[in-house]
Amino acid sequence: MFSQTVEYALRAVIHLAHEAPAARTTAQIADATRVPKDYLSKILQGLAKKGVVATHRGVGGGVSLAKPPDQVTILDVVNAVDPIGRFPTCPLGLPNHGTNLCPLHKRMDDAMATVEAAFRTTTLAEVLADPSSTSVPLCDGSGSVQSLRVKGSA
Amino acid sequence: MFSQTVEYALRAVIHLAHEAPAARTTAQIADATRVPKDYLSKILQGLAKKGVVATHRGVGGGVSLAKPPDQVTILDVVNAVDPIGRFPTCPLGLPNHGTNLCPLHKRMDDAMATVEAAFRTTTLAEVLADPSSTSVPLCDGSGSVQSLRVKGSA
DNA sequence: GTTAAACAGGATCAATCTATCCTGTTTAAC
DNA sequence: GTTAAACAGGATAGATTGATCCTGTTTAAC
Repeated sequence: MFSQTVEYALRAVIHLAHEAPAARTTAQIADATRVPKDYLSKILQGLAKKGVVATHRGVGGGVSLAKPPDQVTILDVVNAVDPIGRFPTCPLGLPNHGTNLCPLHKRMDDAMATVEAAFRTTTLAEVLADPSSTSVPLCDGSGSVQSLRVKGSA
Repeated sequence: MFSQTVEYALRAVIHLAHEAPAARTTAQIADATRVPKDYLSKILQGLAKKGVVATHRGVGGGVSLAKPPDQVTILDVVNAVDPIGRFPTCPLGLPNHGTNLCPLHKRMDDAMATVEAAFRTTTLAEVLADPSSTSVPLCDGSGSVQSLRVKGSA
């Protein structure tokens, strides 16, 4: 349901939020979050352009959150890399429609709106402060982990 | 957020629900729902294998809903073509985890669960009976429509 | 049983997404 | 100002998705 890019972006910013306000190099983030380094680099570039993260070039540089973790929402991150596509109008493109959606697309739009709302009201700080986990937000922080992919698992 | 295939599949079954229990040819469905005919054919094959629709070959054949519209949910259709991927486990694949999800993936999974629940409790019959629209569920039924695509609209 | 309607499915193709590689530019440290 | 760390970004490749084409098989009608 969410793209791999969204997954990677969220892991990265959560990690950065955990380290905030310090900067980390792309390599460090990639290692900590198990995201392919060069691909992560592109994602971070995108996040930087949207103002979610700040990048610092040169020796001692790296990437840091652009704002404090309690001022960045999950939605900020998701929309920066792969916007939740609401239906501004019926995708069938009817000429005789205004802003009305048919019953089907109304329900799909409602579902997306619900997700959007949940993500809008959740900041990175809240994720970090979640008491349900004893460890850091990316499930770990400890040792070596075998990479494992979950794709469209039924 | 939803794939093009899901969008097409939903349009098709809603159309079939509207015509139920009659069968319609793939060409008729494609025309009514503005879905590429040959691609729709593949989607309907998949829906048939999952038991959502029934196909009838030969002259006078076509595709019909396998069950009454009030016994088919949106989720049935979505999961048949492009399952909503819940997180059975943390995608980072930690060895020291049981079924626990980290705070980040817990929230993503919750969002998907919400959508799943909404789709599970909505039948095709309910979509058809929606009073908010004066016309048939696919926004129309009338005349020629210029094709229009909405992709990841911000 | 011949014909034509209609689905089944293999093959192919373009577009997008994911991932990798390589070179250039910036910049702190010396 | 030379060096090395680190991001910027173009180019490319593989995988998946979306779309099209063509042939085969089924089946009702005659």
